[in-house]
Amino acid sequence: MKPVTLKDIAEHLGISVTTVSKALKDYPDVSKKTRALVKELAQTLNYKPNAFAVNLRTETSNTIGLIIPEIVHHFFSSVIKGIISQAEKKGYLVIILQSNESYELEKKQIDLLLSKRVDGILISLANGTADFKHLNDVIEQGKPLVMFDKIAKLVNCSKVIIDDRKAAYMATQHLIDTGCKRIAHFRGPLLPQNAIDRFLGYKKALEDNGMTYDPSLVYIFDHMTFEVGEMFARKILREHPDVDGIFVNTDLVAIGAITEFNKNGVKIPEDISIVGFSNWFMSSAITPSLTTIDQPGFEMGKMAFKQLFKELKAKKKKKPIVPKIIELETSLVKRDSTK
Amino acid sequence: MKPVTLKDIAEHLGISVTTVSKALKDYPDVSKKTRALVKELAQTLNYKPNAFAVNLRTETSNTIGLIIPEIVHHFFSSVIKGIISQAEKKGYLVIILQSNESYELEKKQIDLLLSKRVDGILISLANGTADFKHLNDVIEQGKPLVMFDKIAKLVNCSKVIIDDRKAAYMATQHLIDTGCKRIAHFRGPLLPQNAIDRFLGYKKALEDNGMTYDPSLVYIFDHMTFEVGEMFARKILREHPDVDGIFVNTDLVAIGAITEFNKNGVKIPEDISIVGFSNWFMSSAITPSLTTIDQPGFEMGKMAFKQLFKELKAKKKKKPIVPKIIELETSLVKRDSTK
DNA sequence: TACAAAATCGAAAACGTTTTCGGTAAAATC
DNA sequence: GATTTTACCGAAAACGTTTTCGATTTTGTA
Repeated sequence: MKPVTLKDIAEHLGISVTTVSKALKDYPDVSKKTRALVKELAQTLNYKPNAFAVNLRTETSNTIGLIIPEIVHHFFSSVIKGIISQAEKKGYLVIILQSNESYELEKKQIDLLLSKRVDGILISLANGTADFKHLNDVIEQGKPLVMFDKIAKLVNCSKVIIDDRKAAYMATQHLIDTGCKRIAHFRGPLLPQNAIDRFLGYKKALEDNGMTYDPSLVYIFDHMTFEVGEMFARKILREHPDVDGIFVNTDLVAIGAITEFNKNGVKIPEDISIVGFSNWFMSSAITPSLTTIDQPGFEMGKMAFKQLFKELKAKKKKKPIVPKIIELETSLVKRDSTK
Repeated sequence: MKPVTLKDIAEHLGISVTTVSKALKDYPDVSKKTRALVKELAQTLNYKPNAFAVNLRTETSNTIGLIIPEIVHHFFSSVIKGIISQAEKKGYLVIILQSNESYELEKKQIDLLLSKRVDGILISLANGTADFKHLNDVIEQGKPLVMFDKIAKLVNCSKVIIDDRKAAYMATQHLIDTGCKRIAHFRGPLLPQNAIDRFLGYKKALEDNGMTYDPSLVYIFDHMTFEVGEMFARKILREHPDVDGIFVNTDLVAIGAITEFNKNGVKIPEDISIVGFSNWFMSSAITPSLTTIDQPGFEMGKMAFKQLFKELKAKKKKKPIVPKIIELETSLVKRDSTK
């Protein structure tokens, strides 16, 4: 009934626990014969090292923590998948927590993960996070920390990101190139760096093309939902009937807008062109299909873990951790919502 | 630099480690005065118990494992969210693994979780899983196991499910009630119980209404994707132009079919009525909006953890675990894809 | 004051592993 | 045959906590 331990094997073989432990780890100071003997018995007894004991002894658990603002979200769940798949390959397990876009929760969860003594932490910040003490705590404890997507530039750790500003510029430029003269922007809340950068890219593109930036054309939402897209579409028709192009912060909202425009007989892209952001798989399914920026979620997850893994290895070898910024490529996916 | 331990506190206060430990846990055999003293010092030194040591000593980690076939999936990510939110409330952490619908992987992952000595396991089976030894291993080790959604009836553990057969019956009956005479069915692979049950519900509804069941109207897919829906829609038009109703195993495929029908000028629901399954949030966004069966993912996750938690508690008290089947209610959500 | 009862504390074992260090026996060298 | 080297093994400490059980002190009772 009880799980078998090193002691059990040792007694069976009439040798010491030490030798058993060493034999299983192929220490050179145990003879090939006893090594074979031990391994065979371990096999037949189905010996599994007690992870708790190993953890205590080695002060590592081969487990990392992952804090994400929202799990039910195509982009983030892709990231999770990327992280888990990569972690599994390297023998790491992933504990997932969801911050619900709340700074308070995020802080508590960092504490929780630290008290559980995970080996490292991956995090995408909540929108509200403006104070970084909890993140610096992680770094001060010498635990590897990697941020991705929603990051804080001021925290000195590795980051995996895309160039939101550049991507937004590309999107807006595409609207301009296809003849749009008055371009609105649906954006996310004020805080997360992504929303800011995408906005700045939008603004820069306008200015570089000699178009005046009109703040009244920028609509800000708190929660990205389908319904917000519908609502903003109605608002645009009412408040700014002259708008002929919209760059939307995220596909889901863009698709909400498209369906609302469809209902009201607004022709896309003839009357209004729309560019989204993310390349959610539904974007190619909707009619008209949505021109958008491809944001590689799975890849981002993979890279985030890879970087964390490097730092975990460095730490094991007592080498210093040098933070690294990894920027993933994005691309414009042209579809039917633009000319 | 080193994290503070019980020993540190004990030395500071000139008392024993035993007393410190007991004070922090409010043992009655340590005076109120020293209890207060210890707690205060623990606070100021920011003492956090070493989880590894606690795990080893208590043989529990307050961590559970979760194996899911696919993370990037609206229903499953909702379930995950339900599980995590509930687990967090009860002080449990969740390690997530993805089986990728592979029996082999699933087996390995069960082993992995057992060797990591999680307190319990939640699982939704891979489509290919037909052998249940790995699951019975978990039960034999005395670890609580709860299956949800994709379950194996033959395994003697708790399960959280919906009545797929009844729900499918309801969906098909609705098509019949609204005048459909020739009803096709798009279904999932042969193995998972859900696909079987939904098919059986479909068939039973036909028979109960005196309609002959025609096997050629049942289309089977391996992977549920948007594209499969498009493809099957084309097939229906070519092979069975007389079909006037379709019950689709899952919303995503149904939406693929709808967009394909839209493109070909097939009127929904006038020419063909469609009922989906899941109540994915996009189902209300598509045009026409999709009539579907509401499948409560978040709720299912919550209930699955709650049941596991009960069993974890029972185990702590050395009480026997009595497997329980929890059936969640589903409902028909009528929208514009049916008359 | 004497004794029993209650309150308070701590020594020590235990959980299972890893790793250091020293010891013995066998092999190699002279 | 004596000495050094090598090969092999094990005792013991350590990781930090929990819990049992006995010891001591204090309080209460007669």
